[in-house]
Amino acid sequence: MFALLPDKPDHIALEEDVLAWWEAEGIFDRLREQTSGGPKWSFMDGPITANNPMAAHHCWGRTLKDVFQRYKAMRGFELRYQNGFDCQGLWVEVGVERSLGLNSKREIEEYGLAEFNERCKERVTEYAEVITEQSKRLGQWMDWDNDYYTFSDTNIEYIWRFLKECHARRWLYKGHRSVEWCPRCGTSLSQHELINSYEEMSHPSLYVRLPLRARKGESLVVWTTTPWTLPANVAAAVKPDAEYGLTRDGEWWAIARKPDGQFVRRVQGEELVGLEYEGPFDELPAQRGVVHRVIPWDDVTLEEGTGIVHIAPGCGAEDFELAQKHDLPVLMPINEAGIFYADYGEFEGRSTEDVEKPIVVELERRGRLVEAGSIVHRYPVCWRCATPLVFRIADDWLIRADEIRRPMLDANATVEWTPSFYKKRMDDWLRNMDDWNISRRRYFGLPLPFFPCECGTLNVIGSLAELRERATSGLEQLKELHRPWIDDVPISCAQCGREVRRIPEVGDAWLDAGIVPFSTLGWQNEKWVEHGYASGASAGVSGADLPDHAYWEKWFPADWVSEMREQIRLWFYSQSFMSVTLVGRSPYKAVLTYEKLGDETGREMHRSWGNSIDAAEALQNMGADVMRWMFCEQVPSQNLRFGYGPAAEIRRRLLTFWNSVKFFVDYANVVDFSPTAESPGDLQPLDRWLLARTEQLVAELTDAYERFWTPDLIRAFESFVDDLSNWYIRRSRRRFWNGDTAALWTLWSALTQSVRVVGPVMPFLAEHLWRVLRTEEAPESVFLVGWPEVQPVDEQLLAEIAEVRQIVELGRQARGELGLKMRQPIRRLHVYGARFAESHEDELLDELRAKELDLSTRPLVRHTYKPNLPVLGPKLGKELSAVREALAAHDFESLQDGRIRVAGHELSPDELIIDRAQEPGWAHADSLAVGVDPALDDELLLEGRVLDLIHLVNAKRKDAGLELTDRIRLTLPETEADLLQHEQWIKDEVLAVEIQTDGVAEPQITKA
RNA sequence: GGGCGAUUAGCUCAGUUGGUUAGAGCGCCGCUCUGAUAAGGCGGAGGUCCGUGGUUCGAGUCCACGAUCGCCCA
Repeated sequence: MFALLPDKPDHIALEEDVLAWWEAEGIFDRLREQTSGGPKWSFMDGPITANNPMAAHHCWGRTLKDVFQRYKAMRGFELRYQNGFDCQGLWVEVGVERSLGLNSKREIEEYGLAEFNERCKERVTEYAEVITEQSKRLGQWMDWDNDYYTFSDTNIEYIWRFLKECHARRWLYKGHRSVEWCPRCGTSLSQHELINSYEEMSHPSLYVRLPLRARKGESLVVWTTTPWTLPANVAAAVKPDAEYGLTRDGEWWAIARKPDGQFVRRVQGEELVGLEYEGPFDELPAQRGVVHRVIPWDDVTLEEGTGIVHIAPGCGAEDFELAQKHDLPVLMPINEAGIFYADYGEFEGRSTEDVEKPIVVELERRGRLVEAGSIVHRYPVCWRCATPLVFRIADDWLIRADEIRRPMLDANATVEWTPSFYKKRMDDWLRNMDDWNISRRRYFGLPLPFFPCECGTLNVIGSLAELRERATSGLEQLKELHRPWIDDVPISCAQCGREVRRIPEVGDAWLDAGIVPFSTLGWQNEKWVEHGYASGASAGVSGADLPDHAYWEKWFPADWVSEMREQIRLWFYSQSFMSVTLVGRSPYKAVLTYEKLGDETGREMHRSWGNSIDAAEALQNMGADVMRWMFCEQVPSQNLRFGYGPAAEIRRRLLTFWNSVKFFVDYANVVDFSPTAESPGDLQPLDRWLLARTEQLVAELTDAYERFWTPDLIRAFESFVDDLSNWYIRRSRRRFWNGDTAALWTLWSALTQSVRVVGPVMPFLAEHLWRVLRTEEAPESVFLVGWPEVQPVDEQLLAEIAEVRQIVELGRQARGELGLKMRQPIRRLHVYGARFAESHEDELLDELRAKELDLSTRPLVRHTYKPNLPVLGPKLGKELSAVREALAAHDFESLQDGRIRVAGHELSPDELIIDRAQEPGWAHADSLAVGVDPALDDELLLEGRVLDLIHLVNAKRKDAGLELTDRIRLTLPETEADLLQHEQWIKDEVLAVEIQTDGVAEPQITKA
């Protein structure tokens, strides 16, 4: 007996059952045992930041990862299944700061770095657990006890080693430059952190007068939206080849900015260069000795402002570059927290925003303000805490990118990207990448192993062993490679022997993630160390080993990685950078990327907009299989619209498949059918067709999996379910009622095969149905069965049934046109131009309720020819249009064997397509035409009435709630007595034991 | 300013190497079928395949230019 299925699946309950069963039976472990020793397939998981529960978009990526891991495992590949957590850096720090109510670096330092470090680790551990549970619920199979945590000492050591290598190549340097800076976080941000971080905001818009020293009554007018930079002004820039004019009020503007202005004098910008002017705040101590002058700058814009640009080299990147070029003084007005320094007079101790008002007031008082307004524009904010960024001059540690650029491009050329155009995106990023700013002035992160000495030597430590060897003190308190402990381990300088201390900066978190193809796989590690990766902060949190170099050789590079598109400038970039540096090749062979996830209407999801759906909520409400289906159906290069509406639609579509299995179970149980490995032997053509169709499904899905293209999986599967349900099962219903073993076996075989190949997409439903359908001898889990072999498909058989289905469709069309409903039998069905109709006569007659099949009647007195374009196009070229016109005008001559002569060419039948104009009662497609005979005789009309009666009575049976096997007595109106000519037929169809004809108004039934 | 994508039915989207009448799902209207299926089938309304040129016997598909949107970089 097969377990009975309810009318529709309760996805949530079913999934939880399957999860519990997998757990209890150790199915995943058994899969790993089974595939152990198989050919390897190397997947490298990009670490997820363990700082929050999962959002819906994480489920997209994790679904794709799981789909292809399951597929490869079913094919017998050995996999690693190592999940990764990203554990250090600003994400985690900011999360902890918020939970502790800390809001500045000073407060963190007061709280204590050691304590802060503990809180960060606690937060990571907490959310790693949450993410793990959610991932399991999604159906993701990973080796959850052996996750890699990037804050492990081992990971840090591998990064140190990479940095040492960079130093050996002379790529490491300390940059002194203008950088975008978050005053709240107190650190600079690097190039890849500045993307997608612009917000609309309102700022002051000031036009300020700067009097020229040598020209009484004349002033430059500059425009700024950052008043706080005015106290640091040292120069004004003009465009040398632009025209400037002096107004009657004594103001210099670019003519282009005042097109209607009246000017008393006009000059080229270059004539203004070198003039000295009074700065806006010359009396500030910081401004002492500064000579303000006009400098030339080709990039001055004439699109906005006044055409004269205020230059403050301490507050802007371009300003700083100009300062280098023109040897201008650099005034840096604000400290790390964005607060004005002491020599800025009344502004001292205030923030950049707090000084806006006093600056305006002061300029006004001095008569320097031309105009004050406000402007709404896009302005960069910190990607983590949304604080508006400012520019500061800062010392950052950078890795030069120029030498690695070409090798990285070469490495990318070896990578197979899906969708393919992302390869160009990666190239584009690589061609444009700046030097990598790796330092952050923060606390919980990779400690950069840089120990600069006053003798000029930069000591870079490459390992813990080296640190131990060179440390002069502090080793006894070094519990892990993190601040504050690492800060108390000075070393001796390799050059001069002086004691030197580590710089306080920590590293960019993308170093942590980028190194994992080396650190987790044991690159150049001599001896395998059990739990060796779970060192330092991750000791006790994970069980991950540090493998040996042979293991790295086996698993590097990854055969496949998959992350969202942003990772091009993040993880795909950082691990490629590190890998090309260390071993000269790409760390991955193939990449699948996907876009963004929005709500049902395409808007971004935001908690504050109320349209956000997090992972937990989605898993609980739509279920994992439905979500996975949605992700797989999506073309990954397009944004996904995620929501309950689409989920409900998917649920309904899955119902057809569910019901197909339920149908099988119901009828198989009636006759106590038990499947055998071999077919029962007396298969009908339709059975062989379904088996071929199933083989085709296996081939199509296998191909789609191999191409990492999930939309094709869904399309192929849904098309199969349509054929299965709406053709095979519907056509075979009577056989199932009769317990036909061949039909039951065929359906069982198709269902079990399809459940197998769709398993990676919807593992829960597939597993559940497999457990219902499987034989005693078969493996308990669908994931332990392996992958069906792709067989050659019987194309001829598929083509035959495709034609039959088309004839039926056309037949229905023709009937509809004549208003002949399906319950009215017809005498004759005409089919013309079919290749296989003859051998499917019974099927066609039954399906279209006709008595005779006629294959000879031509539908038209005259039919027309059309050229077979793919054949004739290349053959005739320009001549084709003449042939076409002649055919359309019926200007041709018929020859022997169906050949015709037209426009000077003799054409054979295969170069032509016979086209038929529509004729009432006929429907056609290409060269196939189907017609129905509209003439109805008494016999046909009577049969039609019998069918109506059967339909009516069966509807009544259903209404009365009768069982399928209940017998009835039927009473007909006397006027219907003639139907008794078909008494036995009616009795059989409605399970009547007796039919009476009384004077009742309409048919009545009673249970016998 | 440069680059990468997208633009197809009311909505969401497919559309293989260029080929004859451009499709699906959802929604709407009418009809129909039903002894698994709140299902299925048939028909209808609804398309300037973003626009303009070009290549070609033939362009939703290839090329150029332009428009709009998104993304990446200046």
